Amino acid sequence: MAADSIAPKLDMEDSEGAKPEAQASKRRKVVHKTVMRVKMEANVGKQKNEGPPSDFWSWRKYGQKPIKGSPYPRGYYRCSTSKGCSAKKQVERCKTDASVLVITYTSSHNHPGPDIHSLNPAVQPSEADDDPEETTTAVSPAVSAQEEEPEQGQGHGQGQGQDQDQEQEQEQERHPDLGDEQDRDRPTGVAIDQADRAQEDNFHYLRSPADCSSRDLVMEQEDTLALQLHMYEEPLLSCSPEEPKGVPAVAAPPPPPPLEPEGGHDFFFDELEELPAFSYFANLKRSYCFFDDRIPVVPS
DNA sequence: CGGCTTTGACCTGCGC
DNA sequence: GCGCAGGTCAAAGCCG
Repeated sequence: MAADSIAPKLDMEDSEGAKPEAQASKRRKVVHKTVMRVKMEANVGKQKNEGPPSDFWSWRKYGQKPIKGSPYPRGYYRCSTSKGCSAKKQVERCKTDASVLVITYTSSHNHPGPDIHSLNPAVQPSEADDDPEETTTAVSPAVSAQEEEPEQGQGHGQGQGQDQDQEQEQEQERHPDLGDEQDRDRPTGVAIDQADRAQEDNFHYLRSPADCSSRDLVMEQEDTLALQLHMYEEPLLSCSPEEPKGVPAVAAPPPPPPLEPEGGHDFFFDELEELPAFSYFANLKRSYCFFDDRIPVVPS
């Protein structure tokens, strides 16, 4: 019964919904994924109480599976903020570097994030409310992972228009240096900033050494956006569990996840710990190093 | 009482 | 067509 409630829904809707005969229509992973690598202190892994960095959204773990070739299992999380939210994320540890967490965001939130204002008085309501996009699209790490085809960019049926909005936001997020993004959707980052501050102590967000400023590439998005984005073709880390190093990873501006209404209950599985999506932002701003690669899974 | 985590089994997709 | 791996669901148990 629920068998088709998730996977089929997400992949099918996006991939086949728009183009039933799409080349990768059947591809299990046709959807775009936002892969982020987060380096954390070795001790953090065992200190769940330390406060696993979590994003605004509430994630509920719905599965865990050992991955072939990786000594660490992969945890599957779904957004529990909203019942209808299809946002998902996978958390696994780098097989070559246990201190590096690899978070893959898929799907997007179809609901507004938690009230940041309430969570963070420091944040001005004007900012958050001011941005309809933020509230409506609830830009989040997962959001950046729109299910689209990296190829011709034929939009899958899912929210194309929405994607565009998100794209812009993402772009801005990816360019913290620009400072523009902080102006609008960073309210979350600000709020998070405080909360994350404690966490960042343990977590180090690694960013692509190639381009610390911005190395994002939104292939699934519009070419126009791609032009504005920066492509980087560097093997982020030597610990790519399954990422096509040869493939240009798209930087995912880890969106702005809202604050954590629950209080940070996202813990990794035994060994893996969840990362705060929005944390990257805060850290990013802090000049932290973190890798966020948006890897459009392209059927080779 | 409600929500979340954990574990096992099942299903789908891909590669050979 | 078969086998392997990944991904998801469902039930039970635990914690807040």
